[in-house]
Amino acid sequence: MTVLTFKLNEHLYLRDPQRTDLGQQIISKSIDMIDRLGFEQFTFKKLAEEISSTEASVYRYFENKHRLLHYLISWYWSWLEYKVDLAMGNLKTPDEKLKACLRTIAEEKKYDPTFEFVNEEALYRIVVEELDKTFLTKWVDNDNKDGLFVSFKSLCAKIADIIKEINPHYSFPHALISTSLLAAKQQYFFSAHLPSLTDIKPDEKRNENIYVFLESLVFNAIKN
Amino acid sequence: MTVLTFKLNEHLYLRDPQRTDLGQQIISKSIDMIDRLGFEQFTFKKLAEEISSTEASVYRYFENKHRLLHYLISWYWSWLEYKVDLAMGNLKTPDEKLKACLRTIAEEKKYDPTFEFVNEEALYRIVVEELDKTFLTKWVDNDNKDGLFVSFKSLCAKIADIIKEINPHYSFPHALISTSLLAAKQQYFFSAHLPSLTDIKPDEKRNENIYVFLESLVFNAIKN
DNA sequence: AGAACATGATAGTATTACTATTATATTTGC
DNA sequence: GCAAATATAATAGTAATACTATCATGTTCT
Repeated sequence: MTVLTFKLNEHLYLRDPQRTDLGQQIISKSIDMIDRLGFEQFTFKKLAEEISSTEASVYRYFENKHRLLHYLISWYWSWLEYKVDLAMGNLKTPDEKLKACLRTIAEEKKYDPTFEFVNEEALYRIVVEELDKTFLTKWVDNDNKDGLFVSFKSLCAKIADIIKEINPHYSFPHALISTSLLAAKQQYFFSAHLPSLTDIKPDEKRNENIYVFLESLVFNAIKN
Repeated sequence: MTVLTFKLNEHLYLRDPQRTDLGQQIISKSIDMIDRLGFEQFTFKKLAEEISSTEASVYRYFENKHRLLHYLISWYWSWLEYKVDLAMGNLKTPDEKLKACLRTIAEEKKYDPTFEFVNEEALYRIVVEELDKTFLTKWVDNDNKDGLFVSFKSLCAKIADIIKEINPHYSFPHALISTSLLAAKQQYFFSAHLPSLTDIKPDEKRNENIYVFLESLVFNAIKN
């Protein structure tokens, strides 16, 4: 069986968690726990208990829980870029490629057995609820210098390039894509918790409808 | 001189801060401090020191600092709806009205002397950096039941109605507006801190460009 | 076998987000 | 003008959090 791992920015961790048993448990269990408890209620102490280790040991892998969140979310964006690449496969036209991207962004996230110790379904819920906490802080500029956002930027740049292919005169390819990436998760969240802020219902067609919304938003914007 | 105050949901506070001197100081100074320190570093203890009062006294006005943040942000949305109403004035066509709304959303926020103890410029920065912390929590559903989001919903519904007037067949008026309201602040933030996620530069034309981006996004979406 | 490294065990600290109590002002109602 | 109600100040206390530090033990690599 093929075992894939993503090469993530070294500032995200102190010791690479993918390389040891304890490290993998930290990733796997922290995804469970942040999903269940929310990021504020999640602590290294609670995590250590659940994996029968100690707080001090966890701190040897991650400087603090914010960096761990950064790590998980960077992992997610790397995974999504990998899925986007698969979805584009050998599609020819940029229109088809862009649609494949948007479909991947909007589609329901399911456990991907290629990556054993990551539960992508739970991880997506973490991205939905906690992503903004990675950049809406007073340390953004430092975190950015450390390269903590490269995974997200890389995905954004890739899709923006496709837009430029379709219409080189459109003025806001990056803004359009960052807006779409964030809108997908926001509308997903609103459909579940603040229904009057969206038109998307939390039913079986939710992800399909998010796709339809994004597709019309993006294509109408760039085709005029 | 006309003195205006907004009637905000009663669950936002324990004692109405607009009615007392201490209450007004709490609002005014907490805006300063959250803007300066960020919400996580801001505490009732530090606030109490700066207004020469005590922690316990602040707790008589607000249950905790999250509710205070809710209060400030609700105040902001009420203010923005008031500005939107002014901007629409006696405009006739829904197209003109919608443009006036988007212009108000995108425009630079300046101190409004109608509301003495609120610094809208600082408050906008708080909305940009901290808004998501009001709803991306494990208590959203309860907070929503308590009516903490009515100000935001009200603004969103008002603008969605205008979209329905323009094109009653467009399927996503609420999603489009909530996306636009959030996109405005996101792109503002990205222009300052994560420039590769946007095409908008942090120059004098920043707010104008955010408007252009939103206008083309919204009008192309609903005119097709 | 010895060095290097990973983990566990334990302890300690400053800060945070509160709650509780009592004393002292200030306002209001009659 | 006085009592009653109310608002605030002053102070103390607590459980939890987010770390840091130290040392012993176990494992692995050469």
